[in-house]
Amino acid sequence: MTDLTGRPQEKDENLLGSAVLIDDGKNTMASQLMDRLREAIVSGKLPAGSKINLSKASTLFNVSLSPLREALARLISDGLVEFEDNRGYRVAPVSLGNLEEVTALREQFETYALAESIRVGGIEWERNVMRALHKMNRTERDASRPETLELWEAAHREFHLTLISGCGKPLLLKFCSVMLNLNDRYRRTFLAETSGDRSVANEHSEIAQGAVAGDTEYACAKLREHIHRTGSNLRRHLAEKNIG
Amino acid sequence: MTDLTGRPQEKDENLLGSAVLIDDGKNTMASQLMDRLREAIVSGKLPAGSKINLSKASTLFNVSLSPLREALARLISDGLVEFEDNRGYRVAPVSLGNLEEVTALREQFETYALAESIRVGGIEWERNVMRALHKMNRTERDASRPETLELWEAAHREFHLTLISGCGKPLLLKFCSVMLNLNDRYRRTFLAETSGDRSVANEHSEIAQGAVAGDTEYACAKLREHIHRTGSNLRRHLAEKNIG
DNA sequence: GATTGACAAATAATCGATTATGTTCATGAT
DNA sequence: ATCATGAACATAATCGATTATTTGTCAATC
Repeated sequence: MTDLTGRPQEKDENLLGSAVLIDDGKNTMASQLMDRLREAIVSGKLPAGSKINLSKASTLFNVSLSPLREALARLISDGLVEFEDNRGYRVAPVSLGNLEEVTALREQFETYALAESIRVGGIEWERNVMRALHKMNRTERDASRPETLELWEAAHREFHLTLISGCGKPLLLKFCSVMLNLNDRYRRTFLAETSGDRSVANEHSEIAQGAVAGDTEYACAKLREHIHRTGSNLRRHLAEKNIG
Repeated sequence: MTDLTGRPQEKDENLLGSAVLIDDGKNTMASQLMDRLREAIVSGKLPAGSKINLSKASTLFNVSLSPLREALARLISDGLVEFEDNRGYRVAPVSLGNLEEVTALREQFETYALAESIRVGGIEWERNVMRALHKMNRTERDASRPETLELWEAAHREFHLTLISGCGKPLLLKFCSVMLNLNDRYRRTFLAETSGDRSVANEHSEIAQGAVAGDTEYACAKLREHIHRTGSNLRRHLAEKNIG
């Protein structure tokens, strides 16, 4: 993406990523912080339920308090952060009950969103689904190499979101994205060691096939099973670690 | 509620409300602002889609920028405010499409939450439902007196939230609350002049009766109809005012 | 007439310092 | 021992000022 505008180039004080920043509209401290914090929470680097000390966090991330507070405030929307007056912010806790709710709501919301996507999604959506499926299938998941896990997680999340992206309901998509984040945190925290035991790849294929074939019944049933199994799986691991 | 703690009394610089502040944990500028802004948006005093000028707002509310920004950031969770980097905050816009999504999701979410409430709600929940119903029925709705409209809106919102409050799913309740806020904004903006035309009171009674009687099928069907009718009603009014 | 570029004004974003609140812990009374 | 008290500390909340970005304006150019 060559710059033809003549506008001043990106500041080179940025140490991360590519030399030419893609302008995805995330150029403020608060927004970058929000992304970094989200990743830190979903990946489990920031422990569930832990208090977020503002001054420590501000020195850690090398920003002042204002954008930090703002980033945290916005993360409440994602269900990843909780707040209490005069007591500050904390990472949203995990619990068996919460996992069960997340699973139940995913079954409810995502199957609905998938049905709607099949109904009104169109050809462009179908292409995106197959592309996302293919990309995920090509992404190897090797428990001994954490970077592959992260890549797989990203592709997996992308697949599930693409699957329902045709529904034409932005609010619903946002809710599903929130649930998916919460769900992924459970997986990345409690299932990091395992390498896709069940034939997950096959399940995803079945769902995608059914979706692009327009078979609502089949695709939704498969998706529901998939989500349900994932939930049961995670619940077992939580129970083993005595998480109530 | 007499003060026996010996802690310093509330500062008397507070000009609003009762002399003895009820400690509901909303004692910071940001939290109070959040409540005031939410009310201003839901009631339509802040026009949908309008930009929120930070410095003007800060002088209007007589606070500094930091708590204002934080309050707005938190209001994103409620779906009432949108944000874009370097372009600030704006009141979430209204549209026919958004109204239709809100209606559809209310049908989907609230009926599910009601079914769950009936399943696991218990006696305490049933009592709360009947109490909320009774309170709303006693609240007169007179289009010529705006203060009665506001009271009715509060009681109505309370009824719908109480109806689903037994479901044991905090995230679902939050989503429903968000949808209800968005829905109420449509009503208060586009239906302020009317006085509960349909036999709304009767509809609410039927839903509540069915709920406490444990008749899931009946209660959910009635609730769905109720939400659907409200949506159609609003859609007509939006169309009349040429809101796309 | 439309487009571009430079400048000025408006507004958003961030910082550093200050104030208010909560927490901890030692002390003394019941 | 248990509870209450109140300093000393840690941390959250807020402010005022500064910096960065966008938006509006207008002249110059094609």
